[in-house]
Amino acid sequence: MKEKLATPKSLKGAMMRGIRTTLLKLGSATKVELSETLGISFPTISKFLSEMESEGEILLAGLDDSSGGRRAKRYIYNPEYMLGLAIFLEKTETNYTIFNCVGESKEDGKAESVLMDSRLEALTRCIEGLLARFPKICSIAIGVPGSVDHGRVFYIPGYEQLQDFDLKGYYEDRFSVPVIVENDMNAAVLGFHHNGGMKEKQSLIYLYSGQNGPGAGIMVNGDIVRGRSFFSGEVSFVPLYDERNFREALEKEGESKKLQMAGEIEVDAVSRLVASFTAMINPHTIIFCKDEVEDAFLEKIAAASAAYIPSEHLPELIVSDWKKDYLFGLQHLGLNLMLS
Amino acid sequence: MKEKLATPKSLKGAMMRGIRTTLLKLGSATKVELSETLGISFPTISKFLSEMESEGEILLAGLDDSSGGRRAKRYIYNPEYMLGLAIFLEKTETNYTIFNCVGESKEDGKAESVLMDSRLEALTRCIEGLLARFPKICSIAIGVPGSVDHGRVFYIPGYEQLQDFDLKGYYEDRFSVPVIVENDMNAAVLGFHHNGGMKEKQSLIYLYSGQNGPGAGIMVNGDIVRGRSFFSGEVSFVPLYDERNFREALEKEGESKKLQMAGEIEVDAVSRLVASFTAMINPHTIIFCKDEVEDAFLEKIAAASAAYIPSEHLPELIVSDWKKDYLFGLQHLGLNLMLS
DNA sequence: ATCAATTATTAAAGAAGTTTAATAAGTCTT
DNA sequence: AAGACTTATTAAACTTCTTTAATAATTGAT
Repeated sequence: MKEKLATPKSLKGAMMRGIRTTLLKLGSATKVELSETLGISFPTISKFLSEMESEGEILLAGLDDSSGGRRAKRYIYNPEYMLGLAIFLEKTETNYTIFNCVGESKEDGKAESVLMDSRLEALTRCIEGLLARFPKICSIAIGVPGSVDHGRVFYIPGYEQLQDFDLKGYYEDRFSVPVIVENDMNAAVLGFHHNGGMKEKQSLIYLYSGQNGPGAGIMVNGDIVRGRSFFSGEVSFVPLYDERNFREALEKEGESKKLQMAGEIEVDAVSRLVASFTAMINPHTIIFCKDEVEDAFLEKIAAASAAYIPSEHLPELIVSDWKKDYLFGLQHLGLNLMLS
Repeated sequence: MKEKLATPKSLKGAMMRGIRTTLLKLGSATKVELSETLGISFPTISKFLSEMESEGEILLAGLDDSSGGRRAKRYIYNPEYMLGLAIFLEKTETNYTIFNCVGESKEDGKAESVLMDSRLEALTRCIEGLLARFPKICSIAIGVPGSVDHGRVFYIPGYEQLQDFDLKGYYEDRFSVPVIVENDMNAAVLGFHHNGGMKEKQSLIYLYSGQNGPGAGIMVNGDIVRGRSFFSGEVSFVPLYDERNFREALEKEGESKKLQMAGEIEVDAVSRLVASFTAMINPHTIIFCKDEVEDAFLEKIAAASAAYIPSEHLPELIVSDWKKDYLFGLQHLGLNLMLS
């Protein structure tokens, strides 16, 4: 029954967070700039800033050119003050990145797939080792190919050792570092959203054709859509034709499930899916994986879907680098955790 | 570039709002109860409460039974302190309700459809008259059968006098009362959501078959979905069959466009739509209009859609009173406006 | 009936951010 | 090079909410 109401106790944390994020967003700032963008009075900014400077969290970058009077001090956030760890677990391998607050990578690495391990020891030891070598790690973001509910891995076919396991709680207790766990496609759509210059509160669909058939990561109004039973984005099941759903339309007998996005059949199926999304949630953008489709394919889709929907309502179609977006999404989640 | 950060200046307003809403939600409360549910200290609650009591906004209901010590004073919100006006413009008529803070109707009324008027004078005079008779009206919520963007009527086929008109701005300037304008289906889905006991952040679809073909009001994670070009919910266009989209599947040659939801053709079309929604956004509930479908129809839909999607992921199917939900949604929007 | 125990309310002290005024540091002009 | 002007920073007074202590009202037991 607790209402979420801004109480002065929580103000300090909010202010620190505000200072951190605006300083990182702007790259550098003077006290006046911070005060104005945050709507907090100059003396308060001053107090927090000097405290954070003495902690080493903030650095003095130098003096501004004068605009007629005393030169203002310009501060930057110390990007090395905190580090984040992003790990993504895939079928065949496990990748990780150590990154600083401006998203620069400090170390990338690859390990045996921990999903093959029947227990979690491989992953645990991997994290343990990294934390020992980089004691400044202040957040861990883990991406998994399965459904996640508040840090608990909910449904992850093929990797039963993680099924119904509270990954977040387990590692937070173990390492005393905040942890966030997210589904791979959700992380990717988040990453794409926050990469492209912060056009707020968009609706996006990230389409992919994975090993287990096609799927989608869905964001509506800037929020990840998980659905009632974590089934959202399972577009395989959309009934597009009299006798076939999306997955059946793409599958050809005898061929591998890995799709080749090229032929007319695929074009029509995907354009119907695009039309369906448009008529239902009218997203801003639909994103395809760079390694799965060609630009020419997108043009065909755009033309074909216009047969179903007036073209002014159709989304922008874009190809993007899935792995980059995924990584960026995990970094973003980790950064959010760190800066709070 | 202004960040939204909790600053002490905005605290007073937030507290008043908190007191109002919890007092209305709980029906009545003591100072301690308010302090605990809001997380605000007792003396602060006390100060605001005595101020609001002297204004007449809050009433003393009496004393609690003693729990062993001094008896606590119990306060209630004065539901008559502020009134709200909800108007919904329909093709053939215009309905309005004056309601108080607990949602009780003070006066219901009906007028000629102002949409038939080539200008807005009929509506303006109607509001003017009501404001004169009920000076306590503190908010106006207007429902329109068209797309709305921040109070501006964006797309309203058939009523060109409202096309691209800033209804909210116009009446706020004219009457100095906060105004909110919302699309009819969006208001209905909002109303349904807030009626059923506040299970937070759900995803809902409100399906209807209006005069201009079927459509839907869509809520995802508790937010209304408007989409890139305000096209969301135009489910007519969903391509469900080889040769027909949803609307075409429902239309029979020579018959009126008003649907009869009964036959097998309709059952299959709607269950395909349900399946599509489930595979895309996996909503908690899909709501049908009570006067458009029978309970038996819902059972058929549930059975038929299970052919497309594993049934554990399917949404709950419900019939509801559209007009009630619509009205309740408008009231909710108006109340939100008043209590801030 | 009176006193101890319990609980609501009020009052005073403390903490934190804002506003306003004062001071320090630098620029530009003559 | 000195003084007037502009701007950043610091200091002090003020507002507001919280915490802690004190007081008032009520109940139950002796």
